[in-house]
Amino acid sequence: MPRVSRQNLPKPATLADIGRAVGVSAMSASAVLNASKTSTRISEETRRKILEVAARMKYRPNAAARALNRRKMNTLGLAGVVDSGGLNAYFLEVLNGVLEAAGRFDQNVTVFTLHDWNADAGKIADFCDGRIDGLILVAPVLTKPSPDIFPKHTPFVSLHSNTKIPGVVNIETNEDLGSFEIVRQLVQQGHTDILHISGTPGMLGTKRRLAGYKRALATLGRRDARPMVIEADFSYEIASSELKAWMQRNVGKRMPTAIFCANDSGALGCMDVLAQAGLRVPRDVSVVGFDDTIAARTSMPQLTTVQQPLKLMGATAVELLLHPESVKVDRDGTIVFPTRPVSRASVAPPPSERLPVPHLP
Amino acid sequence: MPRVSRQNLPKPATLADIGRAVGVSAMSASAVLNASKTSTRISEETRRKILEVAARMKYRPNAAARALNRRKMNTLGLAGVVDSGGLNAYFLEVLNGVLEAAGRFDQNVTVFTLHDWNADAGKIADFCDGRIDGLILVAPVLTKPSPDIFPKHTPFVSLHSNTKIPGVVNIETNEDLGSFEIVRQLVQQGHTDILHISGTPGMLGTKRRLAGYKRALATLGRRDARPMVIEADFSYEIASSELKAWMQRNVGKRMPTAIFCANDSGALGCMDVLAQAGLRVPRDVSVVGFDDTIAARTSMPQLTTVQQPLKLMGATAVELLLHPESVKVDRDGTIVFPTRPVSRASVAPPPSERLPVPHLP
DNA sequence: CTGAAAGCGCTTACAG
DNA sequence: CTGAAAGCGCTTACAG
Repeated sequence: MPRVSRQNLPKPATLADIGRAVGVSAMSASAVLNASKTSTRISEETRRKILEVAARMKYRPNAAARALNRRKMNTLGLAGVVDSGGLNAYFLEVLNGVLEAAGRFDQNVTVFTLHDWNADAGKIADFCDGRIDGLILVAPVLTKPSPDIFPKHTPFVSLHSNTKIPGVVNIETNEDLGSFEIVRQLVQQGHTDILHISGTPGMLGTKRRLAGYKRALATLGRRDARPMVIEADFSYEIASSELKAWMQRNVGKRMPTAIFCANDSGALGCMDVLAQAGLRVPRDVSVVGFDDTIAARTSMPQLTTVQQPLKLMGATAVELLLHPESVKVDRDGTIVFPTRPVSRASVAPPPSERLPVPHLP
Repeated sequence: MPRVSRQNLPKPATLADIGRAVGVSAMSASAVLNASKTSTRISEETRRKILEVAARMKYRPNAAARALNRRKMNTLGLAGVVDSGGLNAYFLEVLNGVLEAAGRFDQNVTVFTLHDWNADAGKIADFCDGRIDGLILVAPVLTKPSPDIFPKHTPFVSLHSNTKIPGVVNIETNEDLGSFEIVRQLVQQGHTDILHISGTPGMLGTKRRLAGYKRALATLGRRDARPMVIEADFSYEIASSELKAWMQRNVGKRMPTAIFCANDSGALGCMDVLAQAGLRVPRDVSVVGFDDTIAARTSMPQLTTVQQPLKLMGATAVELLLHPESVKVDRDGTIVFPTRPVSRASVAPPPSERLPVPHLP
């Protein structure tokens, strides 16, 4: 384990150094510099001198020493998995919320990465060795979350956890309802053949988004409104390749009038395939995503999607770790945030004539 | 400054606890558990017992105590500015490179945010209180980088620094050349009227990208190829509003055949305006960005742009902090990475007939 | 008003 | 083969 080389780096000043320079004890320096109650009992004179010398020596209390003494690092951990591309836009949103809230409470944030929740579950306990005061798990997928994984001495919160982790509050969203509402909008605009490109099989989010879609069709759709689902995995690549394959298998049959994708990336992948097929969005086919990542706002056309308050969720996770009493948690140990349909330019009424599935180049 | 409440949290086991349980000293436990040289001199019997008890008690060496003793946190800092939206995609790319490399060396990464480099410069020193072993400054804009800001006891590296910081290696890219090359491609495809939407005034990147653009036109363009520059600020919003305003002022005049934007976000903003104006990209107007963020790959059409190896740059910053001797630094204290033009779908030869600037709705 | 002592949990010499 | 001591830099009682 290599280290930052500090051979030639000068040592920072300590309380003892300051005490020595002023001709006073380290504790007096500590009292003054911490503005602790004790410091009022220190003469104005020494007080001034200590402050002055500390400033001159650029004194800063050593974080490790302080942490050891106070048993508190003033640091929160944020753990997520990296795929091939690293942490994604979803994580970035959460991170931004976490940083904002942590900053308000003067807490640092350290980011931990795992490659696979189940395989690397053991690492979680490793992080809880005093370097953080609490850990936020971002979208953990723990098949069998044994309590052994979670040291008792560190508080945890999860965001969008895939399974209930005993003793850990989970912050999630009403994905089912968001999905229902966005599909309802499609139905109300006259869409009848709404294709769903689903997320990674087995994931809770996949199930919930699918459930909302099915419920909307069952409740609101016309008699013949049957769910049509293509299984994908939340990625741009698979969404586009699966849609492409589906279209190739169904050339000449009825083209869906709208596609509801389980997330934004997938929706963008679909838009790419539709463009290749010479279909215009939204005029020929409407496309809807889920998540409202930045990409949804910068795509052409801008994407109609379902927003999840990811920043707020990240900030709430921080509050839950720092001030558990100030956050209302549901009886079942979850906090559920609302989702919000966001209408942009990728949805229009269905074309008056049903189009056939075109050939792809 | 509120703290994580740990009233009811059990205390983790210490070396003393293990020693006590085994009936041996804390140092023996330390020796065994660190597999230090000394541990060979410990009997197989005690060794086994210590290991067993440590496992049972789920012992992990306390990070703060270790850091205090070793004067090393095994943590690197990454500091960047947040705009209204928080950290952006550029930062995320860098973060991913940093995390990857830090992971290889068993180092943690803590993320620090500033709102303004100059106003918050004092915070930099605050971060150097032992909680990190080195700090990476992401795109710092320090007008007058006083050495006081940078404590001597912490090593620094900067990425894309806007000004030379004395004693701090800066990792940058050949933006000028990247800009030159991408504009050369446009010229070689026959583009004559190439508009440049520039970045934030005063920024080094803005100047370099502008310089490459001008150089390409001067060197390769036809006689009448005059630079046309609209000042913007690297944001989607301003790029689009400025282009819109420019077009409104120039309705009926010659429309540029290509737009070279100082970054991807701006290019996406331009594509939005062009679509509103009924112009097709790339058939009517070609659009080029800079950075190759994720958005460049998910836009419609996908964006031709200039790639910077941001992840590699982040990873290099880590190596520079941990193994300065292993990284080659130029004489002037910089490391310059190459940029790479990436051809996608947003560029085509210019239309055969020059188009007029259309009315905008 | 100020200082000596003890302790946070670990490690590194140094004894035996 | 194993332990007692000292120290990393800070803070919190406790004395005076």
